[in-house]
Amino acid sequence: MKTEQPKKPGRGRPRAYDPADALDRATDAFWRLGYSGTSLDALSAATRMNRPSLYGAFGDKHALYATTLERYIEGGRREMEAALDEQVPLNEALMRVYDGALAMYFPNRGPARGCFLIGTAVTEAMDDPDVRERLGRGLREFDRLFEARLRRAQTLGELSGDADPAALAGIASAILHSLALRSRGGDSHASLRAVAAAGVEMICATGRPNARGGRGGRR
Amino acid sequence: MKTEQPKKPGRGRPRAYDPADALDRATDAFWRLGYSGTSLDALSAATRMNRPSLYGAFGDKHALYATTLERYIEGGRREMEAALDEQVPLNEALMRVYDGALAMYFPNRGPARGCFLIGTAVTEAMDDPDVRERLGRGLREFDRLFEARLRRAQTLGELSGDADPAALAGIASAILHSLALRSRGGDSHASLRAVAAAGVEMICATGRPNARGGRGGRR
DNA sequence: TGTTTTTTGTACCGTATAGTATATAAATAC
DNA sequence: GTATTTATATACTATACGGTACAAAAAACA
Repeated sequence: MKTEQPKKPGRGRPRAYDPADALDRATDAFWRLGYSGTSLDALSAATRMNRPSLYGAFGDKHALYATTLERYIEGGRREMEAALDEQVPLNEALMRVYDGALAMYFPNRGPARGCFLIGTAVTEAMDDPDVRERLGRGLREFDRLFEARLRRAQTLGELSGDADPAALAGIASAILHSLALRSRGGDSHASLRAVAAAGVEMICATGRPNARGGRGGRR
Repeated sequence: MKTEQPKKPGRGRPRAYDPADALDRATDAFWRLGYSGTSLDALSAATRMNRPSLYGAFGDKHALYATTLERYIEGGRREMEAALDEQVPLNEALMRVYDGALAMYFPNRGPARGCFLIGTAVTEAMDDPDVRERLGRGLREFDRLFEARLRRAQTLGELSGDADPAALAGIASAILHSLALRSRGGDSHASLRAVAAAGVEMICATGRPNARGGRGGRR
């Protein structure tokens, strides 16, 4: 998968749209209305491309949606990797992930929209194996990134040796999932930040050397 | 809100459907296809009621959906209250909630379907303030039940005095949210039970007397 | 300048959609 | 039995849907 070139103008009539920009706008439309709820008219209006151009550029509605999902997951992966920089202390790194997510979930204008993947793919996954697959891969990818950072924290001594990075990553993801859902339910940015902070505190405290609750630390 | 009477047969032609049964079937249809994705034909087929009878009984599509949501939330509330019985030890009570949820999320037949509220209302909430409101109330209701049980655990001595029941309830809900999403993403029942168990262990360990990480318990 | 190539704009197609008008059926009340 | 009431069944309406045919437009090539 090579990086998108500016595409030197070829032979025919030049396209009147910027593909990346159009995909951003299509993503916004799906984000607002869901996959089933977004009509081609709505997509056409959002991208300012007429129907045939949409098809020529991105294929049918399903293919377009799949592309927006893939872009979103890839973008999230990049942001998350940056936030989880191991130079940053664990608790701060986790909080950076949640703050980054909340920044997306609460746009500057308009109502809270939560996570694009969770807010749209979860509904569609039941009737669309391809979407279910992408949803699952997306969620597991974020698990994986949390787990890698937590494992690293363990070798760095930020977490005790008997902490369970995979289990803690599951909790870290669960917090993220919860932010995605609750923002759609009308909870405030501030209240969700408090949820995240409590989660971070709990994760770091649980894995802290000598803390209870580590793998086999009970009895 | 009185309990649904069997409704003694009135004057005219007797109805050919059982309202509660029809609502169950309509819920199943929405669960599979989402609100936007479920057509009146699909609802008619699922409930075995023809269109005019659907309207007569439950109003238009939106009203019908609102009714299924309300029933689902109320049913969840009842199941959760039963599972959180204070006679049952905290960790076991929490696990009963998650096991009950997973039993719904993984039906005996057919693919995993997750939570009805989360799987359908989250998408629709963006474009429908009424659904957003119901989603928010539903999520907060479950928070409230967790918090009440955790507070009780504190007075019973299952949790230390400096644990923060509200924060722990937020985590407990987050675990539940995560199960709802991950089941739709294709994760297995067993793997999700492990996620739940790790969460329960963490919640109980964090709040356990003398554990680190309680409110102000750090330093 | 004329041909070729690619994209755009409009108009269109068949189907599906939410919702309803109207006639029929099945029960009770008189 | 007849009228009345309630529910069902069929057929219908107007609109919206995803997708496409086709011609005009805008560029490069010759």
